[in-house]
Formats: sequence, C-alpha cells, structure tokens
Amino acid sequence: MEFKEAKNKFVQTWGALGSQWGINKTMAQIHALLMVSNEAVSMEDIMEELQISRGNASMNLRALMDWGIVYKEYKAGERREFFTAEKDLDELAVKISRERSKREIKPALKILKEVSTIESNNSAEEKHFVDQTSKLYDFVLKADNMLDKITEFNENWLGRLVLKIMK
Amino acid sequence: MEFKEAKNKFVQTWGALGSQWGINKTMAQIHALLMVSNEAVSMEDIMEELQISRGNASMNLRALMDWGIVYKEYKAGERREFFTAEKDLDELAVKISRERSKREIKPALKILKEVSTIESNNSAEEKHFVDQTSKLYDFVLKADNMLDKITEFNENWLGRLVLKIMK
DNA sequence: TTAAACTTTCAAAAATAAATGAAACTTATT
DNA sequence: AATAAGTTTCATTTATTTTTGAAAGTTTAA
Repeated sequence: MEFKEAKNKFVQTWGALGSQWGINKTMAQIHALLMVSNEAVSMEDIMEELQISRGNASMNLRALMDWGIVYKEYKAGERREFFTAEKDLDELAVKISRERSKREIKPALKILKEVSTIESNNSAEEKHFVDQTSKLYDFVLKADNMLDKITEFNENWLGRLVLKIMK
Repeated sequence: MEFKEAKNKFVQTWGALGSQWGINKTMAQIHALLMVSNEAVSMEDIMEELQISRGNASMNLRALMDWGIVYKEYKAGERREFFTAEKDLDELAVKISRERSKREIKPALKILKEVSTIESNNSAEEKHFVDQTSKLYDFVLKADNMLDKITEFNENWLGRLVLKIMK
C-alpha cells in the first residue's frame, strides 16, 4: 500500500468510526486528516482532499475548535487561516471525554435524579422503578466521576491506569 | 412528578442518549422500558407503550438480544413471548463494551495496523503519518485491552476500579 | 473607504437511517 | 393436517441528519 492510499483509508475509517459513536462523519474525517498532517492545512486544501463544500468544512472546523481538539494557526505573510489538530492522544482523549460528559452525561444525570426521586406508592412496579433508576444514577455518576479523576491525573493517564489495573 | 410521567421521561432520555452514542433511539427506548419494568413485557405492550410498529419492535428486540442485554422469557400457559432486560448494571456495561469492541474497535485496529505499516520514503510527511498512526494503534489497543481486563474482573468492577484509581 | 480575499451562515436539497405494514413464515393446538 | 396465534422479514415510506451553495459578513491592506 502506498502513502496516498493509506492516508485515504485512515481518513475513511476514522470517519466511519466517528459516525458509529455519534460524531458526524465529516467532522471525524477532518480531524483524521489534520491529525496525520505534519503541517497546518488550509480550508481550501481540506475541501479539496475530502471533496466537501466550503460551508461544510467551515461548520465542522468550528465544531472541532469548540471541542478544543483543533486549533487555528496563522502563518506570517499569509492571509488565509490554517488548521492543526491536537496530536497528543492523551490530551485528545481527555478533551473528548470532558466534552461528552458536559454535553450528554451531565444532562442525563439531572433527569435520572429527577425521575428517581419521585415518591412512589407501595406498588411493586413503582418501587422497582425508583430502585432501578437510583442504581442507574449512582452508576452513571460514579463512571462520570471516574472520567474526571482520570482527567486530573493526566500525563499518560492511560498507561498509568493500565499499570494500576493490572496491579 | 408522578410515576407515569417519570417513566416516560426516563424512556425518552435514555433513547436520546442512545442516539448520541450511535445506538438507535427505539432500541435504547425498548431497553429503558424493560429495565424499569418489574416483570417481563410482551411485544404487544412494548408496541403500545412506545407507539411503534410490530416490525420495528421485532427488529430492535432481536438486536438487543444479539447484544445479550435482553432475554426472551416464556410464561407457562402463555403462547406469547415476553422480554426482560439485563438489570445488573455491571453486567450491562461489560456486555456493551464487549460488543462494541468486537464490532467497531477490533476492525478499526486492523485498519490502523495496515496503514501504519506502509513503508514510508523519507519525506517528513510520510514519516509523520507512520509515526502518528502507530501511536494511535498503540493507544487504541491499550484502551481496548483495558476494557477486556476490566471485564474479567467483574463483580462490581466499577466500584473496585474507582477505589484503585483514587489510590 | 474601498475592494479584495477570505469565512460564516442558513434555507433548501441530498443523503442516510429508521419505521411501517403487509406478506411470509413458525409454532402450537385441536 | 388444518387452523389460529404469534413472529419475522423486507420493500417502501417517513423522518432525521448532513451537505450544499449562494448571500451576508469580516478582516486586511492599499
């Protein structure tokens, strides 16, 4: 396999993986492209490589910057803007989990708390509901806190975590 | 908030969360419904509660059973089939991560290995590509193995893991 | 301040994913 | 072996999500 083919395959794969995890394909592809580029890339080039429209490129670059995993870069004597991706994978994982926690898990926890604290009558049905949603609340809260803690760690948290787990 | 409202809210929320994580809404909703039901539910009742068609219910129940998180149950003297969800949350998490690993991470790893082992010429561009995709391969592999290990643990792995991490 | 170079926005179009429903299929009962 | 009760399949329809592209907006520099 030669370089261009490999690069394309990587970008496509990353894009597909993204959609399976609720991140839109183009967003993931742009990220993939930037991650394997050794220098900052202009919007023009991104459009060209991925065959996407200007609007699409612009919106997804904005989204990636909102997530904090892509940065704008200005080159001396250049009018255009260039983009680079966070390339440190620990940093990337931390930012992604923070963002998903904030956007999805925190709001879900709020709802879980609400529904698990209704006052049930004494029917088995209602008791089970309260019991199960309370357990779920605790579980999700614990998992979310775990991610926070991991985040604080930082500096190769994954490696250190693996060591710890293996005992 | 009264029970019916709370139950509905929970089912809707779980459904929305599902779609954000690449699981279809109905599948997540059926799972939510079963999880908070204290007894097995018939397909008829699922259709009724979620206002979905028979085909939809059938296909998503099949998918949930393929994931190993919903079971069929037969009641004596009943012709119809009833369904229950895995209610143990540790077990649920383990099954979901196993399944996603098998379906998504393993295939992605295969591609990552392929593209990271092209023989690069000596351009900075190609060297960076090989370097970055190799790192990504290692990272994803490590994360995936971590999930496996956690899985083996089992019996309240999350609690034990949290303890470990907190030192 | 004007104009050129470039970026963003958003309504409409296209692509994708999910749901429907009727026909085919299965299984249990008489 | 016929029938009834129930389940699955899948071509078509519907809903949702993503993309486009042209107009509006910005910024820089002459």
